Amino acid sequence: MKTIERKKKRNTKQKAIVFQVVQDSHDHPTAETVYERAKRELPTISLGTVYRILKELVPEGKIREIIVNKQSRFDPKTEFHHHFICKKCGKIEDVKTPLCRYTCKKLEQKGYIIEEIEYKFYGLCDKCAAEN
Amino acid sequence: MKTIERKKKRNTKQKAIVFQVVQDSHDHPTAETVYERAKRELPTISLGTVYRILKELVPEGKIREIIVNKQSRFDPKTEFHHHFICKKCGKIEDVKTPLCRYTCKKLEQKGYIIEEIEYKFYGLCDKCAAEN
DNA sequence: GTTGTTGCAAAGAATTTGCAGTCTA
DNA sequence: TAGACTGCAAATTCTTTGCAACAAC
Repeated sequence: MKTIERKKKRNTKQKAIVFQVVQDSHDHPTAETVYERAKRELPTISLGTVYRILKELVPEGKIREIIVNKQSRFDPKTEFHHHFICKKCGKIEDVKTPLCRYTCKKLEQKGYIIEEIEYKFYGLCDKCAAEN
Repeated sequence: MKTIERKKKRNTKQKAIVFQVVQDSHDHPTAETVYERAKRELPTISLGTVYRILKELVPEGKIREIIVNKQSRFDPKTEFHHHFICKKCGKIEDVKTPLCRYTCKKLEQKGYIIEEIEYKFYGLCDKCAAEN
């Protein structure tokens, strides 16, 4: 057991704006995109700060991080859900899917502890599929 | 429709060795690890070449690529299966799980085409869970 | 006034790429 | 011998980090 040293966080304009930008974004933006949107509110904000704040909001459970093509994207929806990624237009869409209880149970019976589950479906969205 | 220009591939020592290394690896090695193992057979092989060959074997269906922590890893098992990733020791383990037909059907009814499905389970493996 | 935060720029890590020389077919 | 492939090193891309100035509390 190591002592948990907690330093008291401060509220800054930057944190409020980055959080708000993610809240208002339903397109799973990258850090760069969050940065661009945040700049509209606070032109002096820096990309490094955006990265730092995003990286802090995730473990606090305020936003979710999903990784697509080795790149982080951020999602205001923290409840359990999954994603569909269109290989053509790159659109990322939320997907509801039942949890795979059978598989989880089997792993747990082996002594495993499951903390996170991530499903990704890749393919073509309706529009791209129609375009063929 | 664009013409598919195919240039005839050649067989080289490097390709054979990289393929063989992945075939013999059951620990989901990174490109760097494949490189180290390949060097034991062919000390002059370069990392760039390993990357190029791995990137070519994947679409050919000869090996599979899985991405963990934004890093590519390679798997000789090409049949449909998923992965468990231990957050503590980093071990990656194969997981069999039934395909989520219900979710796929729902997406397909919306006009989506599903080409790939990827499930990842994160947590602690039996050993790390026991150590607490 | 402390000390957590920021902006900036430099550093990192993983991967890709241009090129000239090499080797396969 | 044509041109696919390789080794090398430089370039890219995304992300993290060190540091001095700044700003919450």
